[in-house]
Amino acid sequence: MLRLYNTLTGSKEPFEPLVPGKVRMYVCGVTVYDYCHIGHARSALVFDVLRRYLEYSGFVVEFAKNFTDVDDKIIKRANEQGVSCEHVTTTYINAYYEDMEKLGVRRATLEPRATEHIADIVTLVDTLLAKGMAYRVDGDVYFQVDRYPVYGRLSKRNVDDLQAGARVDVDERKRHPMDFALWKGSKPGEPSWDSPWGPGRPGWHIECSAMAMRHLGETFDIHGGGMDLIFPHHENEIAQSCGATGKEFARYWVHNGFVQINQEKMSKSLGNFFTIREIFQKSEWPDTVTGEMLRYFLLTTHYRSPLDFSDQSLKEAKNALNGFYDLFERLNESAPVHSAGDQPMQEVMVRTREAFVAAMDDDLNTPNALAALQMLRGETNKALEAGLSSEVRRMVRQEFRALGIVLGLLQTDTWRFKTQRQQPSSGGAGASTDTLSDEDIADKLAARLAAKRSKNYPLADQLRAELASHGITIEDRPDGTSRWKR
RNA sequence: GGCGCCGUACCCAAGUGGCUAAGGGAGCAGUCUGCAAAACUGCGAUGCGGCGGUUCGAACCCGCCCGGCGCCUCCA
Repeated sequence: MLRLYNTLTGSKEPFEPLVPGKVRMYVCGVTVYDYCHIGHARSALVFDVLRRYLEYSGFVVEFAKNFTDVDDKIIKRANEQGVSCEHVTTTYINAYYEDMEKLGVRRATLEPRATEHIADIVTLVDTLLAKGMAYRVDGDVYFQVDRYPVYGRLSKRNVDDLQAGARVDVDERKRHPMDFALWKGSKPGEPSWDSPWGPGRPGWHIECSAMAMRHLGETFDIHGGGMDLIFPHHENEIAQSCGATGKEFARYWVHNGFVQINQEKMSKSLGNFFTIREIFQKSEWPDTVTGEMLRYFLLTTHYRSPLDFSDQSLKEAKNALNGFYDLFERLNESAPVHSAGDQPMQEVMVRTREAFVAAMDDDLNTPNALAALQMLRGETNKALEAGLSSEVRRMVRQEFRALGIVLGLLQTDTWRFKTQRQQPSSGGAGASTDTLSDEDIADKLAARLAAKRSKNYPLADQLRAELASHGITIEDRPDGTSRWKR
């Protein structure tokens, strides 16, 4: 059974959905005013894997991930560029889809946008006003924190600590410094919607409450997002949602750790962030390979730990992945009907699956899950030395595929990862600009095979060197023929 | 000031009270190979930031210290 670390209780808890067999999950998506960076990739990936694993475990998953498409930063960006807010949000929503597709992040089953839920938001704010948990100031509406006595239970803070530590200028109109905006009266030129309190737009937190309740109900199972959302965003969501309904909002709160650069948080203010598309552009590998490298890398660390991004770690992920694809290529080759290594593999596959499931059940321990796959790789290689039948080869490959899909890995068929990109856009002077076609390679391999048969090894080595200069590596099979990879 | 996290081999990274401290990457040696690649085998922390303490027993629990980081403000 899956155990998940719940931020609300501070411990790993057995996961049981409210409705048996069905999981309702809401994850805070992105504010669409800029391209996504690796931190966004990690968050998206973590919840993508959680969703995949829940489905693997037999649950039907209703997964909502929102787009925040009305916000100060969007307005600012639109003004800077002299375009409409719609233009900004459309641009970056499309970019988001492109980036996520390259990462193999599946789309959520529901992808609500704040601007499509203004009516729900207005209703929710109205409820809070009617219950005396919110108050109006000019055209704004604020949530009154001291009307929700357990405020701070998610982030383990108490209101007094927050007050003492507050470093921001406090809006004098608020009754309490921690009160937060549910509805903001709009200034001229800003997007606005009519409301009982005059034209305005929703505050940041209210949209998630309104959309989650609309699509998943007043109480649902899992609410996720980055660590930084614990306070104030999720804390405020809890206050306003529970305040309005009197019921629990989300039952399990799941938060992923940050991506860092040189031990420091990646952030725009430090200027040390990498966008997802930047990484794909700089990569010397095709998008499918780069996507899998990135995915593998992001899963080598447990989701709640900080993770340091670097070119080297990405390269290590690539090398680790090579071992799997080298193996798959060999599994693909024809073999006898019965072989000596067949028998032990059945048991190994069972053990692998048990280890994999145990790892994932333990709060999504993907590093251990990957270790299970590595164990299967090693055992398969050993069995291959003894000989494996075609049937068992097929079964083993299928096992890698079945477990790999939970992590979104090991689904590709080609060992050589298709065609190498000609030149990274970061382009060093020494980068090779020419690429050999598959036909050229086949010709040279044939010539080399002929040379080997006639024991003309100097020529054979010369042909190998030529291919090597184009980044092609050759592996000779025992029968004298060869396979190759880029 | 408040709340919280981290420090495990050359690098990355599991493990959080009890078999020989997972796994990957890199490295070295060997087997195989015309050479290579891949694979396989072996080597690699008597020790888990430091010092105390609890315990029959601690990387794991407690205390102090050192070092690094996060949140408290928009932020995945």
